[in-house]
Amino acid sequence: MASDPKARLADAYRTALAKEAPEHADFEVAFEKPRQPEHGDFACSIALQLAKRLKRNPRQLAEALTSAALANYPDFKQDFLGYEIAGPGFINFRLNPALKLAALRHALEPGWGRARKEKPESVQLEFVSANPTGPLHVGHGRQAAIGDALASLIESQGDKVTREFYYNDAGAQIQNLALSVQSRRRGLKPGDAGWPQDGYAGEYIQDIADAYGGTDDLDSIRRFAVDYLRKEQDIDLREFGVRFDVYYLESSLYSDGKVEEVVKALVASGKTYVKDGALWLRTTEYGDDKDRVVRKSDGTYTYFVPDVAYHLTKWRRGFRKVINIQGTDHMGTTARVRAGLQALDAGIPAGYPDYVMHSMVRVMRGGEEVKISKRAGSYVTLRDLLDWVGRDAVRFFLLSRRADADFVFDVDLARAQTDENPVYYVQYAHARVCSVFSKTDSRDFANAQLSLLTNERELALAQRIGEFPGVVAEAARELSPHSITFYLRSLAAEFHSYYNAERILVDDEALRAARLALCAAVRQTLASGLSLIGVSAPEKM
RNA sequence: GCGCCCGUAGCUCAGCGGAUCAGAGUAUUGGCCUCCGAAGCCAAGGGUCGUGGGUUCGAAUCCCGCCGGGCGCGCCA
Repeated sequence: MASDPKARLADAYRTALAKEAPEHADFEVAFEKPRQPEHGDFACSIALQLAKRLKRNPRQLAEALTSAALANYPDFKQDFLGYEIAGPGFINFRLNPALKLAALRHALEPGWGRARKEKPESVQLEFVSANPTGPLHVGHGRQAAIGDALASLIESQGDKVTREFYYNDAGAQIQNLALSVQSRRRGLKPGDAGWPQDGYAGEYIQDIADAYGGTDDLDSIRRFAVDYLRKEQDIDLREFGVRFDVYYLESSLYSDGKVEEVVKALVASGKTYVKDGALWLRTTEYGDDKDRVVRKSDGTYTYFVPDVAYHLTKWRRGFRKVINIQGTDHMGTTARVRAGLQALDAGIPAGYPDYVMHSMVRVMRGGEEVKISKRAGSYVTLRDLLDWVGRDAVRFFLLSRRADADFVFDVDLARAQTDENPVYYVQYAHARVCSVFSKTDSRDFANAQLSLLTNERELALAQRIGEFPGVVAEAARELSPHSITFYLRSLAAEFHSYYNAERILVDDEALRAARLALCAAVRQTLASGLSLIGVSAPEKM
């Protein structure tokens, strides 16, 4: 039996549908929450949707389906006050208030908002994956925030997540890094005669040059610089509260022969050809825009090959669900990687891996767009953001928009500690509810009579709390962590509103206990939600 | 030019497997602290959901055209 009344209702309708209209048995029975309370707690428009196909009057169909459904739902009278057919054929349901309150008990149990799975899936999540050629930029920050929240969300649904960071530590850009540091050591500056063509101009190159104590040997400089920058990125990520389970080095794909192996497999597949001295793969056969070069005419491989090799290791390591989080500037790679994996003929499905693409972040400060930072040169760093507004605000802000929406980060708004800042709004709600508990001894609200909670705000709050597990589940399923921040804001709003309207610590002991139970549920839900997105839940501010 | 994404209140954005979907925050204006935290609450004003068609009993939501913006279209990574 489904766990909540909405799902039980949906089940009942599905069963009814199978009898009444078998040809539409697989119809998705959805319930919405009406904006206007007088329309009840759930509304269903199935009759309107099916009326035409069945050539029946929507209101009559609603009535017929509903009576058939309720015949499959013996506990309906316990769960609901009743239903009504409204307007052109909506079916509105009114929940039994006691049921809304029951959610509060669940909210006080361990694991609130989490789901269990019989067979947990192993999910691999790759994000940030910054080249070790400079400090992390704000886009990496967005990825880190999204990826980490997504990992928490997926774990909350009972699956296992491996958080992985892929370092492109081989190839031309690393060579540029080494040359840039070497040039700085020799006293050259960007733009000087002899400065490398695609050298890195940021001031951090000078820092590395100053810190380096070895010889002028380029290999040695390269190793030092990569190591230096990886450490620096690690420090930023640690401060951001993001950790990884696996750091995968591109260079290892070369040293252990995986790149060679992939090239051989591609050639063996018969999908390659030689043109202009280069080896090409017919990725167009797998939906790519144009064929891709595998081996350049100079004998070296394009980055496409290690990319495919890397994703092959994900498959071989047993990950059947793989999600890559990338900026839209890597849009082109998705079709290519998928096509490459297809060409291997290794039984990898066509849509593998999944991608979450996020668009760019612009940073506004003092009414102007900030485009550069001293240290990195041409871009604003994650470190800049952390220094300006702190971890919680950076996390919350970067998660307050859909991933594929352009995002303007308003530094001044995030810095505001006094009023208009949404991060503090939610955190303040948590601190406020905590403060109630610091002012009372009556902590024994476990046996509180929840039925004493009868006013509208209390029922609304209880219902909002009850929605939490569903919100979390959907955010995990849709890969949309931003919906957690929106949920938290509405929950905080409802709590603030309640707090201003009613006194929690009333003289009546029974009522006080009931209200404390409600507050405890609010506290738990706020804390759980904030924890999912990696934002702290302070008890005092 | 081609592909993907995006145009919703002054600003930043939710909603987009159609209906009960014109929303939030912020900004503006006016109220609320002898009483659990005013980092809060209550209220008002503010939008032809880029635009033109189409499908539908019904479209911000689905389809097509157009306009505007982003990203990508290397033997770079």
